[in-house]
Amino acid sequence: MVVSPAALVDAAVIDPRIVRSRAAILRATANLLIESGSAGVTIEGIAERSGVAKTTIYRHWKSRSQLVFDAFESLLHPVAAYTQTGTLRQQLEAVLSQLSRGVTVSEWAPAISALIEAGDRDPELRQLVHDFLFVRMEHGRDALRAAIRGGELRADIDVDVAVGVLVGPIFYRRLVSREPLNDSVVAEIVDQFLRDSKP
Amino acid sequence: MVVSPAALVDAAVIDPRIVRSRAAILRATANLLIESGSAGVTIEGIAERSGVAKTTIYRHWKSRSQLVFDAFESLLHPVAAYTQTGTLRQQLEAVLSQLSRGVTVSEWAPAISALIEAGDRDPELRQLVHDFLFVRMEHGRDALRAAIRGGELRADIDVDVAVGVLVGPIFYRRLVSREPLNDSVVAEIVDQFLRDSKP
DNA sequence: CAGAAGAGCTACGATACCGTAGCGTAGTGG
DNA sequence: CCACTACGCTACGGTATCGTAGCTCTTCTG
Repeated sequence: MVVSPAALVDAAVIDPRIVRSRAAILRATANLLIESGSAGVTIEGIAERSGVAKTTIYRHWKSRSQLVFDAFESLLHPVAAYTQTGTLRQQLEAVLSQLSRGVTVSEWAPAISALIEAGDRDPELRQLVHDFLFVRMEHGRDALRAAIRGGELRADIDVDVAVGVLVGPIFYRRLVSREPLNDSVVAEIVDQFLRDSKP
Repeated sequence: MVVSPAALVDAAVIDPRIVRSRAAILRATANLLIESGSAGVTIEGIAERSGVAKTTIYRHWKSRSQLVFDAFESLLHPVAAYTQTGTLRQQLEAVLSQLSRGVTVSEWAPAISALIEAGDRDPELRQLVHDFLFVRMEHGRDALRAAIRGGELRADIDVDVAVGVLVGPIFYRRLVSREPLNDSVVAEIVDQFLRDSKP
């Protein structure tokens, strides 16, 4: 059942059938999430889509919400490695540009609104989303803090507000106004931010 | 059935029973939307909640999505009247402050994520949300344009990006980071924007 | 290669909704 | 006061999904 503690310690010992099933189930769930949102995910739909029997799904997950959670996680997990080099402007533009691509053309981009909506109701999912974003934002926050220390930015800037000013417009365009989201918009956002925030 | 063209012209002629039923249905639908999101709305749920028979609901709306649409609309419709006076800073702070209250403590605040998620899938709803927001943003846009003409802001500002920079952080905090959203944050956002954007 | 364990398959009973029909009741407006 | 109309109620047949049970078949593992 599920995964024994011993198996967690020695991963090589996991029955490959389990690995296959879990992977197929998660993949199918993620695809359904992307296509139909959180509400469109049904166990029977996953079974059909994945080719895995419904009973097998229940063998591995005891609740639908746990499965949805894990599927979200599998969708989000691959964290891109940032290389933090260049000027502050370059770093910010790189982060924001990557973010805009993430929310528009990435594999999980279609699931963003479902993710946010689900997070609004499910505290567990909320935490997941929060952690996911927090990790990514941390790079940007670091860059800002370093810039403040280095005198590139005014010292009285609230880093959290600054992050909001930088990434907020990205999410706003993706979720609310649905205006195009390209590198020139990103440049304008960074521009506006930097012009202001010098000491 | 529904509402005859004649009745639209002479509103006094509408059978009060119809008015009552429609109001009760819309109210119940809106409440369900707020509580359970778009997917949580079922005809039978509405019937139970409103005290209106299921058959009556079908008499007035031919599809569930139309009803959801109308319910959203009824929820959003009351447009607050802005009084555009004071300095640019005061106007911006007033608009953003009202927006932050709108997305956090208003009656429809709990439905925002559902609204956005539904809009991601249903083009009709997308248009509704877009129009709704566009109308409200128009005040802010006007204020910005006037300020540019009046020389209070740099002339090379992209008004749409500027709107994003101003309201983006609000939505970001509400939907993504879930950080607190109060007037001091609003002030900081406006501050940052204005300090930069002077000619 | 033999025992163990995972997976597939079918078939359930149980819910929850759907959308419609038929019929009696009650509120409305001339 | 009477004809009209909206409404409520009950009862459907139909679909989708749930979560479980029992059994067989396949695939690992040692």
